[in-house]
Amino acid sequence: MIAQSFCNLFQILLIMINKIWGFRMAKPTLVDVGEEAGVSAITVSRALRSPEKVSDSMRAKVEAAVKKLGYVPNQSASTLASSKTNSIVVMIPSISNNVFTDVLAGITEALKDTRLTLQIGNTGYDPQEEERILRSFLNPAPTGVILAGLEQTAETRKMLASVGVPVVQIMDLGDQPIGKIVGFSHEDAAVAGTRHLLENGYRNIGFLGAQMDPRSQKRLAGFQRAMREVGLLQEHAIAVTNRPSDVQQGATLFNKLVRRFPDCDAVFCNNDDLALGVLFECQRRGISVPDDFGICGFNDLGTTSECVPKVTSVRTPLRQIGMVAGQMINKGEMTETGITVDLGFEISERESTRRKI
Amino acid sequence: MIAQSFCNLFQILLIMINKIWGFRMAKPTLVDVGEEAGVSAITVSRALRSPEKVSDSMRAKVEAAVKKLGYVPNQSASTLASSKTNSIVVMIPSISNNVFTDVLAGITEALKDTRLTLQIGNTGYDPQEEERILRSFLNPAPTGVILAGLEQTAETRKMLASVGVPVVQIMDLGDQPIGKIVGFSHEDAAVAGTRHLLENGYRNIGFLGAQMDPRSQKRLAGFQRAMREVGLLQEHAIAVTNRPSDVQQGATLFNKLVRRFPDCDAVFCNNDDLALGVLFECQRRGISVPDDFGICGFNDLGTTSECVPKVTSVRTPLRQIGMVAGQMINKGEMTETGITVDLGFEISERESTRRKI
DNA sequence: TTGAAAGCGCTAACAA
DNA sequence: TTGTTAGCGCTTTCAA
Repeated sequence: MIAQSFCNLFQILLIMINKIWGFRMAKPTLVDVGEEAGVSAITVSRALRSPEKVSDSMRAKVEAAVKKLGYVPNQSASTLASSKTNSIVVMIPSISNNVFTDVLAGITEALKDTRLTLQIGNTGYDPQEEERILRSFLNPAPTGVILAGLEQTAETRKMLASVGVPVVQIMDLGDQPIGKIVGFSHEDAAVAGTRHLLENGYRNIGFLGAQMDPRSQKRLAGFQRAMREVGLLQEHAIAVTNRPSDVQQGATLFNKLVRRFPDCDAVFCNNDDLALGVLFECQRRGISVPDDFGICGFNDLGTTSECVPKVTSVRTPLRQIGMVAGQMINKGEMTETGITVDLGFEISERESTRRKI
Repeated sequence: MIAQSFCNLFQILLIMINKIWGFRMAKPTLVDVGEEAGVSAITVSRALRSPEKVSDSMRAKVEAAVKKLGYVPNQSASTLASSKTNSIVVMIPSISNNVFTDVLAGITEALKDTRLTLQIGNTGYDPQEEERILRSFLNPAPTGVILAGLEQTAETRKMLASVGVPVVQIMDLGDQPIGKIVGFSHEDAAVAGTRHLLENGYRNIGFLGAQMDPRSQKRLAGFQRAMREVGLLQEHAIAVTNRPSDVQQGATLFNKLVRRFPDCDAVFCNNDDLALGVLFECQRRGISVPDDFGICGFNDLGTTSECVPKVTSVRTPLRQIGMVAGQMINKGEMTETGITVDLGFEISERESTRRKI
């Protein structure tokens, strides 16, 4: 109680100080700026939003007044009046997954020098949660929406259609886009990674996967396709979990795999964390990489190019995906819906698959 | 042009479909819900915001109408009318730095089951940029503000004071808090890490640092203090860069260090990326860790506990920092300003410093 | 417990 | 080029 009333005193003091110094507690509005500059509020608004529609002298007066009063526009009022936001909504499955932070970095870069603001939603890999969050972000309608993956609920699609904002789905490819799609083929990428292992002489190849979201499933499918094509797909070649991916999981899954599939001589990993985990476990068990065992990662996020031996990985265009998606929203055309941009991938070939044959 | 008009046609089609299906394009408002339920708009508002102030029968009617129309509140209107937001602003230096995504995860967790929404600002380690972004986020006033670090500009402090929202500074400790502080002592943590190396028999210890923000500087100061205390601080023991931290930098800085300081037998690293980079470079150069060289990382972000040998690191309470800060804002008391919460740290002792003496 | 009136700060549409 | 008027959808205040 004492702390409380002491705090109140403090607040009152603050107010007094501000009064003495001539600050106003209430934030200045367009009207205040207008009075200061001797013009109407709407002129101030125009001077700020579309300077070209206002005479030079007017603009100078307004700018001076804005500066003097420390005017900052009230976003809510602007949004309410114009039914236009300057925010773009990005829904990602997890903010602690580097894959998505790379994408976010790309979006951020594309939106630099733009009035657009990012609003990030964390879906936790759950389409229902995506729907719930998105619903609350859709009123008022944002400038655009970027969605990771293609697995939106029917209700989400309906919402998005009725709101009518530009939508970009990223990370994957598919027919039936909501708006536009920017991504790459996870299945093809996995096929390429698996073939790379095959070309380097590995035959008993396993697949390791954590966080088995739909894109991971596609990678698994690609692995299976590539192996089946050459008649080498083994029954016990696959070890997956739905838990989040981390380095430790790599070791765990590796051990699970080789227990059931002792002849295994290489793994294609769902992502780089797992690949690193496998490398470390091989080191612990005295398994020589790449001669005894080959490793291929996915996403090529960084560490794979530094460890010993360096680990081959499928490089995916995460940052570009973000940049392209951001630019699409920024250009903001609703036109040409249905466009799909395939940004491809490439194999970053390194020591972990360079077997001496 | 053709694509354009084709698109217009498509839009019209969409509208027609929606009409036929009985959807309205315009989002329903409180008035619409009120009409549907046979009550006034304000009653609907109350039924949603403070259900206890409304009779049970009324609430049921309103809820049914809300559901039927798919009503979603307009945030901007709500905010404008009440001058209250349900957003909390978090300013972090970089969204691609795992340190901050861990903190964000903590905040997110604290805010689960809350109406509060996260608004994230990326400062790029620049207080001026922080000021600029924050200014635009401060009107209308958010429910609370969380700031990484203590290095706000004078202008930022003034803004924050005049807006009067709860402020929590995180990641560090200091006197002169804007509101509350949640963090740990970077200097003490570095002292502890350095002493740990000393206790394990290392004598010619170096310091590696990337992204030398103020907290990194404090870690450096801690290292210097611990070394000076025992009279072992060498002139060339420090290799730092202002570039972003990554595994590759670890190797680069390590090479720079040992060139100038050949007797060096251990490093205290500014963070885990660098520590990993050093480990890998040692492997490449045939330097045995921990016997020939000791390594201590910082933050204990994950991979250090899996690599071979496992790397000692100073574990910092990143997630908790986020959770505590989030809870503080959520409780939302402006009272008890000036509180500082020191969440401490601990040494995760592992193989990389376990020298056989 | 419910409702009527007023207005939050801004911008669209129109007028001068 | 500038100003006037009328809301945007909601909540506050006050009255019933």
